[in-house]
Amino acid sequence: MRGDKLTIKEIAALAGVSRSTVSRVLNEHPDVSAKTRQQVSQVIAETGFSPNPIARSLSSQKSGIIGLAIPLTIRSLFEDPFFPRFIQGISQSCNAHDYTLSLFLFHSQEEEAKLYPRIARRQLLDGVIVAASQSENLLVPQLVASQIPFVMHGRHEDPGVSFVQVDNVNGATRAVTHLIRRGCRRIATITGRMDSLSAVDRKQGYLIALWDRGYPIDEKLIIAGDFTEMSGYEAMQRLLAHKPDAVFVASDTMALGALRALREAKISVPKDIALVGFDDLPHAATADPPLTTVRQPIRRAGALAVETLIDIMYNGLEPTRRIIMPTELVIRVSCGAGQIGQV
Amino acid sequence: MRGDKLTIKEIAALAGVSRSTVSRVLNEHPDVSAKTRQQVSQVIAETGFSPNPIARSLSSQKSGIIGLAIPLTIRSLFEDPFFPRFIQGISQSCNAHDYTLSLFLFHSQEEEAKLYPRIARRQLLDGVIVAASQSENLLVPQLVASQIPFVMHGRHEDPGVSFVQVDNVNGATRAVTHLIRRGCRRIATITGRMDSLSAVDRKQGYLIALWDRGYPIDEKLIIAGDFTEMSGYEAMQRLLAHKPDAVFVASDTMALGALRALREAKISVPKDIALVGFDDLPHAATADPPLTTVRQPIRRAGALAVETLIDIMYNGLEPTRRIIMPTELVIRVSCGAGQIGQV
DNA sequence: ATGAAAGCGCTAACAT
DNA sequence: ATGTTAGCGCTTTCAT
Repeated sequence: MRGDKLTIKEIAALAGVSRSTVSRVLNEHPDVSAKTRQQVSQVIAETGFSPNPIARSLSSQKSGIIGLAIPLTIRSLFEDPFFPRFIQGISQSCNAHDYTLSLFLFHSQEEEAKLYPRIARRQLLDGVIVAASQSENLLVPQLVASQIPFVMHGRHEDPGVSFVQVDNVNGATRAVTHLIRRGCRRIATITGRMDSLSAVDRKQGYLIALWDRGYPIDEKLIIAGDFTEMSGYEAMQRLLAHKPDAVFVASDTMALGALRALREAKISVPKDIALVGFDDLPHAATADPPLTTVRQPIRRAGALAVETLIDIMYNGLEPTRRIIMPTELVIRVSCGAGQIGQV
Repeated sequence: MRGDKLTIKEIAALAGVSRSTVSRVLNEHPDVSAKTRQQVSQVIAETGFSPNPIARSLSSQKSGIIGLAIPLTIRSLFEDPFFPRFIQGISQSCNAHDYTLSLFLFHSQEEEAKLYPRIARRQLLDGVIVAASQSENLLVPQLVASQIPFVMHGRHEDPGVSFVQVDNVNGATRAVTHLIRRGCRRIATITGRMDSLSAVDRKQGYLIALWDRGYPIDEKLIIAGDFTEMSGYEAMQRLLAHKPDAVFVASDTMALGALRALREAKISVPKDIALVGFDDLPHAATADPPLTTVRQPIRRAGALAVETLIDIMYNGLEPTRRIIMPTELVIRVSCGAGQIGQV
């Protein structure tokens, strides 16, 4: 019953067939008679045998392992509930498709320099998912050069790079448009770091909403944070001097910081200032007041990244897959709510 | 320059030596003359060759891969900033020791049933780190049976199981003792789920502190949460009826929920009720009021789990390693502060 | 439909 | 100190 040290050879002997036949049964190859298949399957079941994945990989030139690479600059995200959910989506999809997930985090440039080549070399990994960070990523060129299947989470300029992305621009535009419809006139924004494409896109969405309505852009009402709670807090404090009547904050975590600053300054939300966040993390609903926010399908994006990667692994790098997922505006109290309805 | 499709054979030919010699250089085997070593190294550097990890694994019977298994019931933890940090610690240590990390999350019992045997079979993984969840874990017996090196994060009853753990009992005792010293008399606690050993231990620590001072135990002042913010909120609401003057909450996330309930009830912290959390997550410092809490070395625990595992892989399963890490009481405002000093 | 045999790329005795 | 050789456990032609 202990299938540990068994090999395909023993199974073959026990079932009275050749090793090739056992292999065929294992791989659900059609050219096996029903009778033989049944015999072999029985032995496999009885012994609890399972083929050695390493040997299988060497022979088939496929490891069954997908890598998830999270470059250095994303680190701050790792303090955010965003990341666990993303990984959950990826993991779940890997399990469903019988892939093993390997996680590569980088804590220094030395680690990046050392590990990037290993990841890019198509030896251990069948494919890679890369969490987008700075545009001038060092990993992507190596991935491209090695021809290994990979997808980015977050958009990428390079026309040959496939990605799965949430529609940050549109999500932001809808959030700000909602504020405009509710009558806000001086709408500020707290952005993420501009080396993050989603931060850039959310800011872009903010600008588009204002342009569309012919609102003036006031640079003083645009302040950069870095996606941490503290940066949201500080940005809000600075914003106060310019008397905004609404703020679109590029992440819920920063919005929580902004809320804290407003609470300290005894400014009422949404009466004095309306607030909208981005992400719809669990904390958004329980914030005081509950946070209106742009929900993005985080887990789903992770799962879709895996599915897209598998598609590429099976069907080739071309054409470039560029998947953009919709967001949803979740209206709660902090925007001065009252259901105008989903925008 | 493209080292991708190169094998040890080509390198041997280019360097004018045998494959074994190349292998020896690769593995830093001493029996190679300085001259030969230099020649071979040169070729390796010039070609950018790196050995195929799969082939190496098959031959050496070592994969260089460590698995991190996170059973089903821990899922709620994944909503917590706890987990990312733990994984960071693990990843960093894996990188430092040249191990690849594979992540196994389970989203259903079917997945567990399917994947546990694969994890336990010592084929793909050289060792496993298991995040403790329920005591009656299904994975551990399989791990024990297969003789694969593994460590738990969190204590385990089985005398043969190695683990790395934070001293939850002592951390809780110190927190509650601090409240007692500050003059609190009706000290309540919001616990985690009792199928979590750390929740059990933190409750135990609470009880010990009261016993030590001869304080009575009032069952009404002990309410179970489940480590979510919402459960802290609800537990606090129920606690209000019994007029506690202090609450020891078994996690910062739940403490944030408790704070929310108190804010809604217009009860002042720490004036009317003192509060102490556990974890020292980033949100604790920025809570309103800043949360006194028991800091646990999460990243360090992850790193230590890896180091302990590697120790076991090299030196054998015996003796059982049982590592207990100290906590630190971080005094802020919510406990009615004023530095009495670190307790 | 099944078996025989040749690898996959490396490591590790064993021999010299 | 270096080379020769036999695997590691599986997949996959190529025969039959």
